[in-house]
Amino acid sequence: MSARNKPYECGLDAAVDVIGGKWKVLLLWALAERPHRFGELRRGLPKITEKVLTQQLRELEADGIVHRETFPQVPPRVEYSLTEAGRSLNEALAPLGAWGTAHMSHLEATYDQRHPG
Amino acid sequence: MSARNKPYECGLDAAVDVIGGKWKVLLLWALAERPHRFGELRRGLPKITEKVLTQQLRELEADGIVHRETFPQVPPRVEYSLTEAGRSLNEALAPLGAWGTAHMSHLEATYDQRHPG
DNA sequence: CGGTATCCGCAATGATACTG
DNA sequence: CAGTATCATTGCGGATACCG
Repeated sequence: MSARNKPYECGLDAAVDVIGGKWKVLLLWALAERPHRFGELRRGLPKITEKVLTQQLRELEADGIVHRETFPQVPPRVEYSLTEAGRSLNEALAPLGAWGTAHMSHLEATYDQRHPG
Repeated sequence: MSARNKPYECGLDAAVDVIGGKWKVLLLWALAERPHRFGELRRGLPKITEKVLTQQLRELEADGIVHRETFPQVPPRVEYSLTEAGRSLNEALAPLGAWGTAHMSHLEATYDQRHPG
């Protein structure tokens, strides 16, 4: 299924696709603070399942945002950290975070229109 | 997940939710250039359906990003433009767009992992 | 501990037809 | 021209069970 012509209209389109996953910005935020082990991340996002956490981390890894390092020991240990691209992405997201914070009260009020039910 | 007390963990979380719709950043991009009529937007995004375009515009309107103005004429005419919040959101998105542009070639290569099938 | 392997509900998206 | 209305699709995110 390659041969797809130009999936994105512009860089912004691509960037939103990368961080659009339900948990990705929260993972980015956690990993920006410091590297985390799998279990730490899972406990930090209490409502995420192991499958989904794995999926999101694997996608971020493929996108070059997250670095995954396994330590061959018993019990197994895996650490996730940000790559250089991940750190620069995080910086690029700072203004957006500030915008969201500034408009938070209104965005909470309109939450139900974006998530009916 | 319907209405909770605190739907968002942080401002970034909220902002991504607002622009996370499949077409929203493209609409923002078009409207930042100049106001557009409904049909102009539809022709600019050839693959969007009228129903989805209406939905996304209504959500952006509720979020205070987009201003909708109807002219009571025959044939009917409706113009969409950015509000002040919309313009500031657009500015906040600029670094993210630059990041996406800089990493575009890699993001195109990993497109299939985010969109299997 | 850090994952896979299945199964699945449901909201988001889409196609088509119709309307003021 | 600018939308609704209705029905179909699909794939994300989740629940649960099992593995090295």
